[in-house]
Amino acid sequence: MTASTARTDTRPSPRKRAGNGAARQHDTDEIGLDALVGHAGYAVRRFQIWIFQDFIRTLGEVGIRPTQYSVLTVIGANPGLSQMAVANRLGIERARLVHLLDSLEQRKLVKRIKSKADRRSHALHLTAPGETALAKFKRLAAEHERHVEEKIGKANRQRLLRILAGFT
Amino acid sequence: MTASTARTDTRPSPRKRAGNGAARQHDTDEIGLDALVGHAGYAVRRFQIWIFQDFIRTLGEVGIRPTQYSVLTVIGANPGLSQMAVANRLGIERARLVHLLDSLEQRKLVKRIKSKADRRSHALHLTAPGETALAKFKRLAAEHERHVEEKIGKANRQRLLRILAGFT
DNA sequence: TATTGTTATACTCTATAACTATA
DNA sequence: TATAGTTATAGAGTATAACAATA
Repeated sequence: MTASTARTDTRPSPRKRAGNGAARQHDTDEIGLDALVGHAGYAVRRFQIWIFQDFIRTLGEVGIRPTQYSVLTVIGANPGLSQMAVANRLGIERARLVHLLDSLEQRKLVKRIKSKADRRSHALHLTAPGETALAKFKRLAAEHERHVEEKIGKANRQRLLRILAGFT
Repeated sequence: MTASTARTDTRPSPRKRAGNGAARQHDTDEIGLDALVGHAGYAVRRFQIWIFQDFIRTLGEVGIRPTQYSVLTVIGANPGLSQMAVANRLGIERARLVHLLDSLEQRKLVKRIKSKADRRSHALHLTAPGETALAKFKRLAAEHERHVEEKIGKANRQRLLRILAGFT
């Protein structure tokens, strides 16, 4: 369709080829993205990957991933929630939340308490060590957030949050 | 930590409870997110999920997912690329690209041509039907992009693309 | 020795379906 | 009958490691 006039075989480009082997025929940044540029979804996906990688790295020392952090935060701010309520609020499948909570409960950060009002459901609470741990996770998450600021700029981060406020 | 004064058991909230059963103790939008609000990563993740779902829905009639679309677009704009080049450009694992291409090749949209210059590598090209199909995919993708505009506003979409331009 | 494409494994995440115990 | 939590399965997606052919 477009750009059909581009290189049509795999001969290495004129420059490069000298080095000690390993002749790449394109440098990554000389490959056109064509229609991809201009798609919000593509930019957002790449950004999201960057953000999650930084989050995972920054909270690596405490072994907390983004989804686990979101679960702990919601339970911390709303003690007593049922699993269904947490799953709906965060857009997580209830089947998946079961495993997430299994792991958090094994680490003694969260406890499931049988509800007396509705014996089918569990009331979720942070343990005392869970409260302490979450405070630390929040400090590390704030550090991660500063990395985001450094990456895209303070004002842009604010704009982004404003634009996407409807999705939380 | 915060909000420890919130409901601490699972008794249903005062309102609601009337209906014909199904007493939810919290409505989704009355559950606080606390620290999650203010995290760029959370907003971006929710937005990305929304975007991908709309993309998958809008291109559902042709059975093309976001990653497949990005692969076809890059090959269309840069015929003759090797698998490594495509994988690096899009940030996809080369092992994963193998399966993506297997599927696109079975559907006769893409062909792998043995390179004569470097017999280890394959030159990737769209087939003739692949070119035609991609044109249609691009029209549908543009429709999806209009959905994004409707969701966040034309100006905000532009701002977003400008803020995230560095991640493509 | 290093790289390309490939195969294989494992773990995360999403999407379902079905089961149990309750309601 | 419907719902909460659970178990199980299947498919994407990510992250690795290893292998054959080739450089």
